[in-house]
Amino acid sequence: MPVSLTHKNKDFFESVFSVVQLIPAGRVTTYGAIAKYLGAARSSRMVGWAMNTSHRIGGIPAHRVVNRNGILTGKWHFSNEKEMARLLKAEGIEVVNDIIVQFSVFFWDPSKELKID
DNA sequence: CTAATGACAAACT
DNA sequence: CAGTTTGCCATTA
Repeated sequence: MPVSLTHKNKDFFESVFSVVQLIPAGRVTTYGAIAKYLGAARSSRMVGWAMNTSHRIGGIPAHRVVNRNGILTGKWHFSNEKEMARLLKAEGIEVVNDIIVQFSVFFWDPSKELKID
């Protein structure tokens, strides 16, 4: 097993992974947005925590998840610092000084796009 | 069980 | 307006 997520109750992480995987290419979202979508608006930190574990598992486009400022806060958790920005640029997202340009334009809110319906 | 930490966010100074 | 502090919740020590 990749990580000792928790003896039980890993749904939170799975949900986060699912949402992150649902992020369309060329779009980004925030930890708070994901947390809010999961109903844990105050657990934005846990989303980041989930990302930390997700990068070990792989298959999670964690580079599409940034903080509310559109800053690549988690760039240091990737292979190298430039990796995250590079991936975003590869998807057509402008990244300058580790910050996403026109973040509001690329922002993809799961609670708004996926909606709970 | 208590304390400290963390890829955040909102509030306060 | 920028920097600092508190809140939140789960994980680790």
